[in-house]
Amino acid sequence: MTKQYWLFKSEPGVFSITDLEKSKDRTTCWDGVRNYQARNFLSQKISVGDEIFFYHSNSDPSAIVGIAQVVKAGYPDLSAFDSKSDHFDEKSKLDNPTWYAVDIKHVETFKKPISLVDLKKNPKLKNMVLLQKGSRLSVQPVSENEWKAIVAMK
DNA sequence: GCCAACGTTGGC
DNA sequence: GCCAACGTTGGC
Repeated sequence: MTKQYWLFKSEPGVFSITDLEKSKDRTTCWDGVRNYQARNFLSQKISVGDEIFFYHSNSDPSAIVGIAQVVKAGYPDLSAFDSKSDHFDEKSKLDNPTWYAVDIKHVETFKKPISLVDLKKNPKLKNMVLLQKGSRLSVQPVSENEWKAIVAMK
């Protein structure tokens, strides 16, 4: 299967790309996603080796700040089973998990983030999921052409 | 802080 | 199955 591309959103006050760089092995478990469309990507579509744009949402400016890669494909999100977790979901059962996670590893932090404003100015990106009105999906696909166009903006 | 857009819940 | 109410996301 050919490599696929994704964009993961995170609020930098919750988990930033700097936090990812500082993590053990520069790797973290991407858990806590509680949206079914995003879940389907995590559980079925995302493969080891796929590349990810790391996006800071609710930020100043909101921007793509770097790249990560998938090092472990979809597996049950354990935080859903932890009653002390903010992401606990009593409806998710161990033998039939509702939610999934992947592991991602830091690849690169951009010297200069690519801001949402700049992304909107690029005509090649006008169909990008991130730029659609009302788009809130926190795990979303990026086409190969979109990936190349954004990397060219570095 | 505001608010538009979206997803989920639950009554009927 | 419809839809109003509610909670959340995230740009501004």
